[in-house]
Amino acid sequence: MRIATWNVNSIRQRLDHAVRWLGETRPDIVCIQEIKCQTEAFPKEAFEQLGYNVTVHGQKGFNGVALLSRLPLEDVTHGLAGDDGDVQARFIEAVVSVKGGVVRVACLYLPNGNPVDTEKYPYKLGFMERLEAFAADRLKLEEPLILAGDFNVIPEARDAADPSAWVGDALFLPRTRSAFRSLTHLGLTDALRATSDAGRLYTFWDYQAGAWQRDMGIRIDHLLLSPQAADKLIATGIDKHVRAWEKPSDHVPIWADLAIAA
DNA sequence: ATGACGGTGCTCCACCGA
Repeated sequence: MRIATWNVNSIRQRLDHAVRWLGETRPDIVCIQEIKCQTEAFPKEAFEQLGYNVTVHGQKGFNGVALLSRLPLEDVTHGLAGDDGDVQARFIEAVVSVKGGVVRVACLYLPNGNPVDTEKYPYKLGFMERLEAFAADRLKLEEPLILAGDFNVIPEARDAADPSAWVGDALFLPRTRSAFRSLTHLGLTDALRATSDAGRLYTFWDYQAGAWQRDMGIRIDHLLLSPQAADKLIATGIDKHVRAWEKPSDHVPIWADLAIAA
């Protein structure tokens, strides 16, 4: 089973890319972030024609997430528990039944948090606290669980081409990275780092200042695995070639292959 | 030091993102 995550930066602008990429890699489960449309405006049929079951949690203009799966999606929940006042569409949880059990997936779009001297940063930290509470609860189930998405966190200095450029940024502040470590220390495995010590592994390159051409990237899209999922981890990859396509998203897909029969 | 790029919508500017 291959599970992938991709921040598409508008699904309507990126539909051709999404269809092309799905045709290339045929992942079993796909977490999509920043669809930037309302649920009804999501081009669901295009993905259903490719054999996917689709659930969409959209909102007007910004944010928005979607989850695609070749196997039926069960127990779908839209929104992250812990703040009834949070109206931003950033989270979907679902379960997929596989031979001998289930796979539980959370598709998430963690808040950016900039500028840090505004209410945006406390919102980010609050979301991370709620995510940690969610993960702690679900880990009790002892299931294969994957938290996949755009975390908007640069975990370590080696995850940025130029770490000095990110000092003071909400993606890299010590408090942000501490919150991310607190999450992983529950017992979640960063799938990419579990399979590679290579340098220059990035998932985002800014549109501006020739960041892609100069490979000035950052690694902020992650797949975090419960022990039961990590035990099945075979390989990971970053599909960075899609960043060179015409009119690309500023993020690229990343994926993990798990030894679980789909 | 700033803006750069690209997306959305109550669109020809403002706001958001990273």
